[in-house]
Amino acid sequence: MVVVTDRLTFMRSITLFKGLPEDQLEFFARASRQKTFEAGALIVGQEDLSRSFYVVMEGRVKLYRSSFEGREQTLNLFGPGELFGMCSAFTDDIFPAHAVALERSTILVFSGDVIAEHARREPAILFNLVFVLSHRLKEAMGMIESLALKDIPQRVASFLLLSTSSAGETGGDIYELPVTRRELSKVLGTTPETLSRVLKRMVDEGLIGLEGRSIRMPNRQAILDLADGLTDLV
Amino acid sequence: MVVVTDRLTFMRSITLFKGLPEDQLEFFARASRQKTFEAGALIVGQEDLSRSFYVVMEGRVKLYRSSFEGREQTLNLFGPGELFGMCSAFTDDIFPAHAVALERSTILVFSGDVIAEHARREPAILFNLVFVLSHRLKEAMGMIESLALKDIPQRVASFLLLSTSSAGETGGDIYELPVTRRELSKVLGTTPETLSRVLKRMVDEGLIGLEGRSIRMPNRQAILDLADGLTDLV
DNA sequence: CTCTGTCGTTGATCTGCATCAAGGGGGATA
DNA sequence: TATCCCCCTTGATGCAGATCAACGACAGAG
Repeated sequence: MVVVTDRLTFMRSITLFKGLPEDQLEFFARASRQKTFEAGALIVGQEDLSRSFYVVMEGRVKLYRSSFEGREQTLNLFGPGELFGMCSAFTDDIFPAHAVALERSTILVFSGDVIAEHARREPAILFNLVFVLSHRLKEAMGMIESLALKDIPQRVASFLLLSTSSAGETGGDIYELPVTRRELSKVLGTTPETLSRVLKRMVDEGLIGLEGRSIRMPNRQAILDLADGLTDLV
Repeated sequence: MVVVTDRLTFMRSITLFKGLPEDQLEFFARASRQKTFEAGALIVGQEDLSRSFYVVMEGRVKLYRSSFEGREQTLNLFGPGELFGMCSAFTDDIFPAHAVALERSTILVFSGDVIAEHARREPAILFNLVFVLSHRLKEAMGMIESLALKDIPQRVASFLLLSTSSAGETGGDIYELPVTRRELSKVLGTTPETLSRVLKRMVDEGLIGLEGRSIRMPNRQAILDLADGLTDLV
């Protein structure tokens, strides 16, 4: 019972349930299951049949695709409050990627069927779903543009700008990488070696300062120029 | 009035309005505007403010992003019955790409606000919207995988398989390219030169037969092997 | 019928990045 | 404290594919 209360508090705070009346929240909270995954554990596999979507309560989750030679491309990194798996929750398609926990993570699982059934009478949640899906689609388009039209330095610069704009990182110009560089290289569609070289050049050019996982960005404009292709890295 | 009737007939045939009662269809038909665009005309520009989504009645539409050096990446090709622009119709985000008519095209425009208002009472259309958005998101993921993990021959092979599986092209193993090779190269994330060379090699290997825009695929299995990386093109 | 613009093809060249290889550092485990 | 393992980095090499350039084939316009 305490668990459900916590769950409610959490659910009130996330986008998906924004604007929903309390009784609906309670219904959804009771209809959800809570699961914990160890670091590295598979949450859903590509081509799994999954009629549910997933909300990260604690921890960090990676969505990725892999070629059978072993190369991987990360599609998304999700932290607390973010949800994934919508795009097979309400269709009869298979899950479109692998989802693994990057660290010990607690996940809320919602059955698509239950949500859909309920939404027939109370459509409010559907608007939020459309909203989230729209956002994901736009992100995906940005990723496609990155991979097709940008070189690695541009991708790194864009990534830094995007990561620091969304979060309220206005305080210092310090950004803390959420994952290892190895993982980051998979997000950017490159290798650890190349990422390391590019970061080094950016340091040499004075674009960024590096110290472990924290990146200092004293000159945001220069990074913007690099991202837009106005500048080249020597 | 005749126009609206035609529109109704058309709307009944597409996914977005599947399962909707007749009165809602009529409402939506009357709420839509119909526009015609010449070949090459811009329908919506990237970063435009667009609170609508668009359905292709006739013709062919391309959604793309471009780097400021002039390189282009096509995100989607849409033909009759397909819709685009959902992902900024119900949010206050800008349009995420450029949309141009590849040939003279007739487009139905639906105001997101009007649809949303109506959907509050009759949520049926929201399910279809979620469905379409889910599908687009999955397509986008496939594209990301293609760009990040596959070489050009693999992309060409995958494209051929995908194009011929969805359409009921079971009859002959002939596939008619919907666009010029120039356009196709932008879909695949490459250049006309490279595409030309790859197609030539595929012909030399006996994988496909070429004759103008029609592609004969006598050995589907071989193309599948190439797409999965089991085979290499010499 | 000629002119012009676009399309497709082929050849030559160049380069960004992956790959292979090797070494150093830090955190966990024993 | 020693061992292991993973992370990060740096150097050397190779290659897929972009770019540049040139040409023939059409189609539409005048």
